[in-house]
Amino acid sequence: MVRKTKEEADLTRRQIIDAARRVFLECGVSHTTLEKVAAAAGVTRGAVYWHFRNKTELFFAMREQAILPFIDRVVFDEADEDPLQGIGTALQEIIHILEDQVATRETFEIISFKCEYVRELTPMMYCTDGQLTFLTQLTDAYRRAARKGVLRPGPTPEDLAHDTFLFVGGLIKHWLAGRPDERFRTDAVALIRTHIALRRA
Amino acid sequence: MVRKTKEEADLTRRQIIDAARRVFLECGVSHTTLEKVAAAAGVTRGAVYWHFRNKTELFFAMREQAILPFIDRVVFDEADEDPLQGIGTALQEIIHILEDQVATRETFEIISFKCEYVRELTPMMYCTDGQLTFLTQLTDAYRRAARKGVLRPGPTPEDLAHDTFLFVGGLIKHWLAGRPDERFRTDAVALIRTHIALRRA
DNA sequence: GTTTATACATTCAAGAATGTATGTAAAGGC
DNA sequence: GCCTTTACATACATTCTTGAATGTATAAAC
Repeated sequence: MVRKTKEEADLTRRQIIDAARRVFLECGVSHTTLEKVAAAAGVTRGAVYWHFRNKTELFFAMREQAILPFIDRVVFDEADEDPLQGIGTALQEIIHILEDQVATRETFEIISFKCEYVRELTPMMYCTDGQLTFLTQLTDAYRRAARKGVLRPGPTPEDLAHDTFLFVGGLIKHWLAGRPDERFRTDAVALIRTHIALRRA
Repeated sequence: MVRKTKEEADLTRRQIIDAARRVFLECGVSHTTLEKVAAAAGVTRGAVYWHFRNKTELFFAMREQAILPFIDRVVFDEADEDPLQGIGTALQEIIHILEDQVATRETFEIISFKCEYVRELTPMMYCTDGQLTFLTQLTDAYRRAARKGVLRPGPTPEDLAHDTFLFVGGLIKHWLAGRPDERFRTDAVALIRTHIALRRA
């Protein structure tokens, strides 16, 4: 076998991750064989085992890549003129990411529907750090909105943040599921607008 | 082997389903072997194959049992004095079912976190008929609430129903996940109350 | 009272899937 | 120009898992 350069090896690694995503999506993580992944990537199992210790490590590598877009695209601007509008924009941005980042969308579909949370994956079943951070940022944004007086009286910023957090969880799930009830995908923008409007004074 | 009576055979069948639920929960559906199920039920694989054609059929049998409590416990009274309150009560009842029907809760945990939606299970990934029915009932209840004038102006009953539907989806998921962020379980009642209060005029 | 169908247990053959061990040829350091 | 390491491919041994085939004793039907 021809030994590859570092750059070529890195390309191989990415191709394996891409192939894994395709196979995970079609077969589910459990029924995905490293043989299938290797075949889909155009390499042998030897290559897969060279880059990743096992299927779990490959899974986490795929997952890490998919989270990246959220880190710099879903932001809450502290200096926002209208924090409530800012929350709406952040939620819309989540949907936009799912729309135009194919790899991220597919990975989320795998995480949501094609993966069993047992043994070493059990911790992923709970709120991940990223989700808890999101909840914190939501709460802070609602607090700013409360201080600006744009919220309808009654519920606390914490209450509102939790309600929005659960809404987003449900929205992502149903957006990903898509067919046969496509309305959650086509109407996502309107649903978010309504959700935000309910909070305004 | 001693041939069992019909009643004994039916008991065996239920014991197999109970055992399956335990094993599914611990190992995930994919990594559940009919051998493991048989051992947990105190029978051999022969018994399992007698009652169920394969693992999928066993899975559906388990699922069917778990849905039953919802059919007669989650209801929307059309003659309700305060339909908005009625919606709140229905949502609370969902949580109550999860709290006191162990088998149902465990089955929902399996469906949500210990199962991969591929091949013959793919349809289950989408909104099930039961969920769509629930959405319809929600919408009708909100329409009644609108007619009674108890809703805050702005969003349509359809908008509100969708928002609530997504909220419930997120709530159930996070309620089931539980640890390490238990708040969604302990505060479920309050979260529902807030959610409903946001809608009142 | 005989027959038949039931409710399982046991055994078997065959096919995955995994991890590891080994082979190998070229890249890259000195 | 040699040596070591890299980046894989190939081969192997082992361990599940499954479905089906077969065995069997009794309950139930007549």
